Amino acid sequence: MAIVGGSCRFGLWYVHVWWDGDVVHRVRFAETGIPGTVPAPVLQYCAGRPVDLSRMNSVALEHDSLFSRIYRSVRDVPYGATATYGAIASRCGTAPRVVGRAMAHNPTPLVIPCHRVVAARGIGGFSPSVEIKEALLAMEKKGKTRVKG
DNA sequence: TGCGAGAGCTATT
DNA sequence: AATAGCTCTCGCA
Repeated sequence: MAIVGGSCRFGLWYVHVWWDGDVVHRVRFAETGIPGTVPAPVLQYCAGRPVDLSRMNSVALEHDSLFSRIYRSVRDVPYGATATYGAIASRCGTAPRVVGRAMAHNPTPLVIPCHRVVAARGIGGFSPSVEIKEALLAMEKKGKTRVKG
């Protein structure tokens, strides 16, 4: 199956998604949109519904490197919750900075919810803008509180 | 190739 | 406040 791409809005940003069947190859945030559609769960997620995006597959999980293990641990962080870099690190038997590196190179944000990984003191970083991280966390907090979507 | 420094951090002096 | 710890990447030779 060929890789197809598309985008949808998230607040002031656009979410670009490239996927192939049920495997997500790449997700990124941008200021402009591109033609095409995104997987339904992503669309619902961006609309504020508490969708469990961890059910989608990501290319980041296909290998068995340390990074993949980190991504799997991060993916286990549920909607509306957060974990610290240190917590993920100890779960994978590595150091917090390594988790930071893994997050920085996360090919599929949202599917691998790297925005739910925060610093022990403070929110931590996010690329391309930490505003997105804040917005995502705020949205999830709201979405979790809301009884019905 | 091969070495050194620094990254979306943290716990420990 | 400074530093070591861990893995990966990039720059420079």
